[in-house]
Formats: sequence, structure tokens, C-alpha cells
Amino acid sequence: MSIKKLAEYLGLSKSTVSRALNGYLDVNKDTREKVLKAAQELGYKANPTAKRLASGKSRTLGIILPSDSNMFVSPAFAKVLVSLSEFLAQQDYQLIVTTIFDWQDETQVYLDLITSGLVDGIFIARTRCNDLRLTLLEKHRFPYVCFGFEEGFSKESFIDVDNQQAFYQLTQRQISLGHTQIAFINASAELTLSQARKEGYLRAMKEAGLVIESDWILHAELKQENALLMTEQLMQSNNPPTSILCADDSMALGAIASCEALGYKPGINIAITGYGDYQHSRYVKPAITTIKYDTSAVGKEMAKLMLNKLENTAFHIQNWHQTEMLVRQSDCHARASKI
Amino acid sequence: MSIKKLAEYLGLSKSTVSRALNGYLDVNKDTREKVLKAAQELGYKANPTAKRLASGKSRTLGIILPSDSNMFVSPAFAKVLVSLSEFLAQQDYQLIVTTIFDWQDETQVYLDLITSGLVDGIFIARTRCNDLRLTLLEKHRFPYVCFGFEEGFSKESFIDVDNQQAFYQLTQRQISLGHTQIAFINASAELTLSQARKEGYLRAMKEAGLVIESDWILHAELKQENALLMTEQLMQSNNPPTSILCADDSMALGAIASCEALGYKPGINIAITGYGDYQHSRYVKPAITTIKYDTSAVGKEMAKLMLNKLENTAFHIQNWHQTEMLVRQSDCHARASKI
DNA sequence: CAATCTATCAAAACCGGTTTTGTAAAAGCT
DNA sequence: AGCTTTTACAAAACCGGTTTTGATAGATTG
Repeated sequence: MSIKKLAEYLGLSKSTVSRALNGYLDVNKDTREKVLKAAQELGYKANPTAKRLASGKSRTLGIILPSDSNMFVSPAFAKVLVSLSEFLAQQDYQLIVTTIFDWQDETQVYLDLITSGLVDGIFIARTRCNDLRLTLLEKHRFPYVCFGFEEGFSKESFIDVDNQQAFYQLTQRQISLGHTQIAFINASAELTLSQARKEGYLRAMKEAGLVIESDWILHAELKQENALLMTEQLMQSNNPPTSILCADDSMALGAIASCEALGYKPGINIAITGYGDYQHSRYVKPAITTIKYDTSAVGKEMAKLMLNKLENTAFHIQNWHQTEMLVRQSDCHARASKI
Repeated sequence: MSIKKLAEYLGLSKSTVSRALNGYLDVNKDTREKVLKAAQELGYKANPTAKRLASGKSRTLGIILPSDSNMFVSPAFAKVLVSLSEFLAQQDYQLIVTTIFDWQDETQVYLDLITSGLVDGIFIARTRCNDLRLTLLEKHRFPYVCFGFEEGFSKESFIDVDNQQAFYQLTQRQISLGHTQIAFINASAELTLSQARKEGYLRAMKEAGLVIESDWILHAELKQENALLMTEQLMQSNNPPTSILCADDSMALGAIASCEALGYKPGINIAITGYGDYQHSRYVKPAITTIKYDTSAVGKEMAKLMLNKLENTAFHIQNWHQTEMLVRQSDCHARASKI
């Protein structure tokens, strides 16, 4: 069922049918109704590919995942992605998910996607400091939306949660529990979220007048193993912390396992916290004290922000999203460590 | 940079340039080289949209996720998807990820996707018994590949792991540990994998001459909460099992939590097993005895199978994938329950 | 009443490719 | 030499839409 056949069936020209279907004004009311009715009856649907070619718009958005990363496997991110995809589907937009390999030049992959015409815009998952991807996208004036705020780039392009506040709160809680030796197994240093979290941590430490040991601030990819190894190092050092903040709940799990292996009792004589409220976090022992945020709201806002850029929609955007601390059993009073 | 401009630059016609780039034989060797060189220098890349329209092929594949499902959040499935996407990317294919809402008619959504011309083929994630989606796809002779074997449909369209064998093995192990009262919290009954697993369970039970209580075979969606509630029921019944097989590691975690809440000691006086080897499984206490399979191989084989259907490629396909039992600490001897 | 508008539709160009058909020159054959 | 093939390219049609331009009839206007 093409527009040509529909036009022939109606005894009209292609152009009139097209204009009728697309709400142009120079088409008689009766004619439009006839066209709409016939389209309905014959089950006509405009071929998206032809539409793309003619209009230059693909109604498709892209997101590129580093293939080696566990990003996709992170439950929080997966939820964001589902919610993003959901909202886009409602607006008749498609989402293409691509991967990038270690051996590929990231900039080139983004450039290819930009110039391919395959997508109208790109989502960026974890913003990095001085993110070359953003520089590239800005240079090409290509629409993008990031999950992660970066200073200096357009405010119109970011959705983020208040990472600083979250870790300020978490740190403050540890302090209020009597901890003075608080380590922080942070995410990779190049991520903006790592910087924000570190600031939150530092702010709380400074406000409390605590000494900040640079050895206590570590960076690693969000994997259990990394946290496990780092915790081992921390706890076996001359000056072991009494509380360890982890960058996510996976790491918290690794840290817990490590502490237990060393004879500590997490939640009793060593405090451990996570981030993200992963599905397992309330079921493990001890249940992980963590930070939760509305993942599906974040995904939806990212989609809305993108649509505002691409269309004349004016969705109200909530750029910053609140986090909530979920206090469970993996952290504890500092004095307990002297049991 | 369009083919027209490239042709003008070269002083050739569009058609010759197109044929040169696409390896047709009626083009002089020298000419072809000139064209290739110029394309390289001027950075010419054929517009995919135009190519799609002309060729009728989109080089795009689709996968539809139920929005309410936790499928996407399942680490095993996420890995399959990443690996799928990776292989497709290498072959210059795109992957569109769409969601479907509760209120939408699933058949209609699939039909729309089929007729839209947006995708050349569809991946199906969890095959169901008498799967209407497969019926539809077969009827339209639309290329598809499933993760999950269903009797009666073309063998050319399935990749699967040996679910039956996996649960046969798991059950057998429980029996060899002295268990006679083995419950099975299975996945939703409509999934083919649930049927296969049940068969494996039943086979092992029958071979051992054990009584099979129908109350011990339960079905639910793969969520911690479900396993938690069901375990509670099981353990508080007149005839509590001494071993509980769970459909995945999330459920195992729920079952463990439930047993602990009831005063049992999983891995000591109640045996619990999972499936999927999720990331958390080796770090929780007790570490979960589970089934592992090569998720990235599955994803890759699905992609290869699809390409075999769409192109004249002849990748060798491994339809069935081995599973491996990982014995850890969440299951135990039956006699221990009498401690 | 002739001139100008306006409403409504058709024709044609275009998006950027692929594919079919057409054609001139070179090569092969008897 | 004269005919048929082959080679190598160009022209044009096509994929299925959108958009620009064109045309006709009826209504409006001075």
C-alpha cells in the first residue's frame, strides 16, 4: 500500500493525498476526510524510510555503549534506558543501541553516527570531564542529551542527579555515626559523577574538620572485584578506615565480601555503603545502605529534553533529580568497631 | 557529499559511480580505482536512508521488550543483548530496541514493526509455548531468531541453552546430597524454558523414584519478591522441602532471605540453588550454587543465525549451548537439616 | 466586465541512492 | 571488410514519500 496506489484509488494526485494526510490547509475538508477514511480502510501507512529520505529526519535516536563496560549490566542504567525507550516509543521515535569496541576510535564512531543520517540525536550515558564526545557534538551542532552534568556545556543538554548532595549526605551520616576514618572507593576519575561525589565527600569531611587522607580516595570501574581488591588493601594498611563509601552497590558487595574474608563484620564493626539501590541490595546480608533515585524519571526526562531540541515541543524539564538515602544494615556506629 | 557530487567531480555518471562502488563487473578497473580513491579522499559515504529506500533493506534489526518486565534488568539477558549488538555492529547492522506497554496489543505491535519496513528481522527474547509472535512471524514469512526453542517451529530460527539438562543436573545433585523433598520455584509457566526445566526436574525425580508433590512446583516472574513469598509459603507448609531450586539467581536471593527470616540457615539446613550466575551470586552469603552459560556466545549465535537468513552468509551455527553447574555454598546435604 | 484573488488540486522536482535499459566504441570472428 | 560481441559507460526509471511550482475554476473586486 503506497501513497501512489492510495491516490489512484481515490482519483487524486500523490501530492494532494500527502498534503491531506499531513494537515496542510490547501486541501478541501471533504477531500481530506475521504483521504483519511480511505487510508484507514486500506491500512495505508507511510513508509518511514521514504519519509526519512524526503524529510531528512530519521525519527531515530542513538546511544553508544562501550562494549567492555558493565554499564549496560548496571541495573540502574538499564532502567534508565528502558524508560527512555518507552517514552520515545510513545512519541513514535526509535532508539538504536550500538556498541563500541576497545580498538575503535571513539570519536570516529560518533562522527560516523552523526554523519550517517541514521539518527537525529545522540544520548550520552556517563559524561566525562572534558568529554571529547561533547566537544565533537557541539562542533557539529548535533543534538544530544547527557546523563551527567558537565560545567561549561549548554544547560539545555543535561539531566543529572545530585551526586554531590548524595555523597555529602552519606558522608555526613558516617560522621554522625562517629566515623572519622572514612574511605571512598569512587568510580573512574574521568567521570563527572566521580568528581561531584568526591566534592560531596570532601565537603562533609571538611565541615566536620576531619583529616582527609588522600590514600582513602580510590578510583576504579564499577566492578565487585575492584572493590574487593581495594578494600583488602585499605583494611590491611597501617591506617584502616572504619567506614567505606562505595560508588555503587556492586562495589559495596565486593567490599562486604572482602571485609568478611578479613574477619570483619560489615554493619557491625565496619561500615559500608553503596549507591543505586540495585535489586539485590535489600536482600543481601547485611542489606546495603545506599542511595536511590528515580531511574525511570531520569530516562523520561532525557527523552523529553531531546524532543524539545528536535521538535517544537516544550515539555517542562526537570534537569536535576533528587536522591534519597536508604539506611539499611551495612553501615553502623564507629564505636562498634572497638568491640 | 552525495553520489551526484562525487560523480560530477569525477566526470562520470551517478550510475557508473554507484556500480563502481558496489563491485559490479561492467566497470573498468582504472575507473573503479579512481572512484574508490575519490570517495576516500572526499569522505563520501552512501546515505543509508537512500540506500534503504532503493534496496528495500534496512540493515536494521529489532527487539521488543515488554516494558514491565525485568528482562532487561536481568544481567544474563543484558549480556546476551550486548553481545548481539556487538556482532551486528561489526557487520554494519543496527539494532533497534523498542518497548511494549501493558495496554498495547502485542500482536499489533509486532505487526506494525513487520510492515513498517524499519527492520529486516526481529529477535525474540523469551519464547513462549504456542507463541503467537512466532505464529505471526511465520505467517508473514518475516525473518526472526528466538532465544528459546519451541517444538514445531523451524529449527533454523532458534538458539537455546539446554535448560532441561541444567535442571536435571541441579536436581540430581540435590538428590545425591540426600534430598528427597525438592521444591522448584520455576519461571512463568508460559515460557518454553520453564517447561524444559520442569522436564529436567521431573526426569531426575522420577529416575530417583521420588514422590513428586505438585505443590512443590511453583511458577512466577523472575523477581526476588515472588521467590520470597513463595519460599515463605513452602517452608511454612505441612511438608516443607529441604531443597529449593529457583529459576534464577534473583529468586535464589529472595529464597535465601526468606529462609533466613524464618530461622533457617541456607547452605546449612536448607539448600537453595539459582540459575544464570548473576554478578552478585558469588559475593552474597551463602554464595549461590547456580548454572552458568556463555551469554556472549548466545548473543553472537543469534546474530549469526539472523545474518544467515538475511544474507548469503553461511556462518556455522551452534544452536544449543552447554550449561555448567557452579557449585557454591547455598546448597548442602539433606542430613544437615536435621541438625 | 475585465482584472485580481482565492481555493483546490495536479504536475513536477527532489531526497540520494540502485537498477534497468540504452548506446557508442572497441574487439572478435569469418 | 562486414557482422556480431563485448566492454564501459550514460541515461532514465525507480524506491515512496515531501515540497515547490503550476494551473484552473469560481469568487471577489474596482
